[in-house]
Amino acid sequence: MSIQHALLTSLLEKPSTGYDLARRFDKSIGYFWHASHQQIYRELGRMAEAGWIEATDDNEAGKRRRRLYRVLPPGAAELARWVSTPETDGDPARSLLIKLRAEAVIGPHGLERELGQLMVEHRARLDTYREIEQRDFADGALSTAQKLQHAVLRAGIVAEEGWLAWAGEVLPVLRDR
Amino acid sequence: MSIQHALLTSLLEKPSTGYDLARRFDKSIGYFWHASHQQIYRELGRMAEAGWIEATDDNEAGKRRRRLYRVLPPGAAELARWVSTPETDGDPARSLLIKLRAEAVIGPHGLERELGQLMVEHRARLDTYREIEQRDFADGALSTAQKLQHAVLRAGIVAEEGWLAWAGEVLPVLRDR
DNA sequence: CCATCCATGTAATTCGTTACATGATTAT
DNA sequence: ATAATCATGTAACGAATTACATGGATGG
Repeated sequence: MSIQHALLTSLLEKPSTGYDLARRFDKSIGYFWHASHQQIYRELGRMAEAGWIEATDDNEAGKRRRRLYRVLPPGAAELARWVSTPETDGDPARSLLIKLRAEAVIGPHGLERELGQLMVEHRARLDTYREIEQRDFADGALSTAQKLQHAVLRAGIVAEEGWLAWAGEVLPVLRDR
Repeated sequence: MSIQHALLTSLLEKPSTGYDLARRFDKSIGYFWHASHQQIYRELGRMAEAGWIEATDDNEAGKRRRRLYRVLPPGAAELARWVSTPETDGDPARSLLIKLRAEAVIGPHGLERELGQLMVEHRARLDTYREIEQRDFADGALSTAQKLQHAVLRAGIVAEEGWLAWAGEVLPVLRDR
C-alpha cells in the first residue's frame, strides 16, 4: 500500500506526530487523495511493528500525549526499493505522484523509465478511446442520448490527454539530473 | 451508492442478467470504473429486496440457470429522484457521469444545474491551485526537489483544467433540449 | 469560560478484492 | 474432446468510512 510510502517520505522530511502527518498529507498530495487520521494511525502502527519506523513518546510537553515517529534504516531501504520498482497493482498514475515526492527527498532512482512506460500505456488507451469515438460518434447527426453517451467517452479522452500533457512536462525534469 | 443507479439505468435500457450487466457496465463507464460480478450480484440482491427491481427465473432456455432482472416503478422513481438531487457525498464528478447516462435514458431532470454548480467548485479549486503555484513556484530558479513538488501540483492543475474543458463541452448538450 | 486546535485512539459497518465453487452452452 | 463463454453464487479478508470517545493546550 502506497500510503505507507507517502508517510515514510513525510517522516524523512521531518519526524512528526500522526496528527501532523495527517495535515501534511492533505497539503502535499491532497489534490488527489485524502487519508483519514484513523488510517494514518493504523499504518503507523503497522510500520512500527515491521521495524520501518520508531516511535518516541515525547514527555517534554507536560502531560500532553505526543508520539514522535522517525524513519529507521529498514524503512528508508523499503522506500528506495519501492521507488525503483515499477508499479504493477493499484493505480500506477497515483503511485507515481507519491514516488515523485519520494524522489524529491531521497534522490534519483530511475523513475523516468517508469514514467515513460506509463506514457506508452496511456497513449495506447487514448488511441483506443479515439477509435471508439470515430466508430460510434463521428456521425454528424447524433441523437441526444448518443451525445450524452459521447460525453462520457469524451471525459475519458480529455483525462488521458491531460495526463499525457502533464507527463510530457515532467519527463524533462526527471531526465535533467 | 451510485453503482445501484448505474445498474438501474442499464436495466431500463434492457432487462438483463447479472452477467450481461457486468459486461455492459465495463463498456459504458468502464473508462473510469470497474464493477466485479460479485459486487453486481450483491447490489441486484439488495435492490430486489428493496422492491426496486424484480427477478424472473427464465426457464425457457433449458436447464440453464438464468435470472432476468427488470426495473419496478419504485426503482424508476428512485433513479429519477437521484438524478435530480445534487450529489453531496462520494465523488460528485464520477456520479455525474452516471447521471449523464441516466439522463440519456429517462429524459431531462435539470442536470445542467448540478453541472454548473460543479463547474463553479472546480474553478474555485483550480484558482486555489494556481495561487499556490504563483506563491511557491513562480521563482525562476527552483531546486530539483521543488520542481518535483511543483509537478505534483501541476497534475492537479491539468486535471482540473481538463475537467473544466470537458464540462464546457457537455453543458450545451444538456441545455439544448 | 468557551471554542478551537492538538493529539490519539477504538468500534462498527460497509465496500472492494480475491479465492473458491459449480454447471450449462457453444464453437472449434 | 475441450476450450471458451455464459451464468450465478459463497466465503474470507482487507481497506475505507463513520461514529464514538477522551483529554490537554491555547487564544479570545
